[in-house]
Amino acid sequence: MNTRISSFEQAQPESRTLADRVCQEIVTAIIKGEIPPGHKISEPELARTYGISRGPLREAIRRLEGLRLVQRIPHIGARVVSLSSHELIEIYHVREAMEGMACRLAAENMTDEEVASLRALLEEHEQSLQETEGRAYFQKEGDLDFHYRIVQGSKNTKLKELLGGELYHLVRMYRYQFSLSSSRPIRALKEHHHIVDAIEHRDGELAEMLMRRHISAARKNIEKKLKQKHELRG
Amino acid sequence: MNTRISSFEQAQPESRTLADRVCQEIVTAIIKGEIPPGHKISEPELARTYGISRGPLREAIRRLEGLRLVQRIPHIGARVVSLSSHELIEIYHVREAMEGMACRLAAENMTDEEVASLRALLEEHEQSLQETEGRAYFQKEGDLDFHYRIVQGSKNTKLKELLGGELYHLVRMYRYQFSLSSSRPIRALKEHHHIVDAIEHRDGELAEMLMRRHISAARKNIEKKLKQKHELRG
DNA sequence: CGCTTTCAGATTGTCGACAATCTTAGTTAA
DNA sequence: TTAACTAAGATTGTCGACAATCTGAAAGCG
Repeated sequence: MNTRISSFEQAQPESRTLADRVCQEIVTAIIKGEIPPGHKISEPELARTYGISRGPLREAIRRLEGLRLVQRIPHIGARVVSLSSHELIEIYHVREAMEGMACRLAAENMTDEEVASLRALLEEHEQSLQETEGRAYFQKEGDLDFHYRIVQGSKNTKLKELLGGELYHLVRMYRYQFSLSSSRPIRALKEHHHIVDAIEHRDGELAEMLMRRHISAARKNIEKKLKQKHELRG
Repeated sequence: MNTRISSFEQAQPESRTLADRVCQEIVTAIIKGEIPPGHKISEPELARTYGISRGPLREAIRRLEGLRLVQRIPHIGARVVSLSSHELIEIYHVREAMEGMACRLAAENMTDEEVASLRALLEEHEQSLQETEGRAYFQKEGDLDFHYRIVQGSKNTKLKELLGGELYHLVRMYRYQFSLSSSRPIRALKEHHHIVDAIEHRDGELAEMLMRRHISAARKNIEKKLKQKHELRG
């Protein structure tokens, strides 16, 4: 089993405050679907569950609200967001614009070491893909890890905040919820390699175009799957 | 005096909770510079100032953190963010990509009524520009109001959240901080009109291009001014 | 004289209790 | 039978107090 730490669960040994730690735990629980979408978040219940008081818990919920993972209505309570397929497509449109830009910047600003490390990540993916026949690692967080690194490589603080902060959490959540993760891992991995090629050649324009196409293709793939699912029901 | 309500101070008659109300007040105070950038936010002090307990205040601060208006460090406290000119430029780069996209979507999705209302807004600006010789209204919130409406017109939920939620607050703050608001109001207004023209013709591609150019021009203008300011000192 | 250590003061983190509000089940009247 | 009203229960919002942690200045040592 590959025990590499995903870029998302930032390896902070232990968050310094209860609220932070519990917030992390709830984020994970929501993303993995342990707290299902639309579910009411009860403060007393969660407080008992995590063995803390309502004070820190409320702060954690406020943070979840900031991450757009829950919606809060005064005097009524908080609910886990439930992504409509429409919103999911919207997210991919936004990603297309923003990550396209991030990729262009990454081609200009990443250090040679970072590019090499990125290539190494892809080789890891490749191996994991062969070993598990494209089921386990890559489909879950690996793909997003790649995109995450590109965004970090852009060196644009705001871009990193916006994409890394809230959009990616939502994408991660959807992957568990709809459980239709990238069903084209080999194709996607090839596209990843081409993107790194462009970055290596410091060709920002090409890198941006390839990334936009890559995300666009992923979106179309999702739209197709959603349509299939819908037809299956109707 | 024009008493039209800016799109930003959403006309909620009265926020339902103390935390929400105080949060709004602090946002305004930060944006207007009454609490200067880098200033330490003392919980007991602010609690006394607004006449509330520390509980709601802490929740308000958490929300400010979500809006990226303050940075918090555990056990140390919260500080108002201070935008470096570098970060300001970064924001404009992000806006270029995101608002360009928003503008294209707006051309496709705005209703005829919304477009007409947008044009009316510009005529209001024009009048205000003539009356005050381009000092008061337009320079402050008017410009952002225009952009805000375009973003809303995109009908893309995530885009609205990202741009309206945190980026615009930062831009508003910077306008007060650097106090070098758009010094090219006549030019900018003309560009606004051209953008609305493209939207009226439902020409998304052109609308996107014009918006990108518009923001790019604004950025270059800022860069020039920052350089002047820097030379003046050094 | 400069550096580290220590200790008081202040600040942030956490908790339990009370007040305000919402939900819901039951009752009553048309 | 259906609809609206009422009241009990639960939940959220707010508060003040205590514990954990940090800050800054004074004291001690090299």
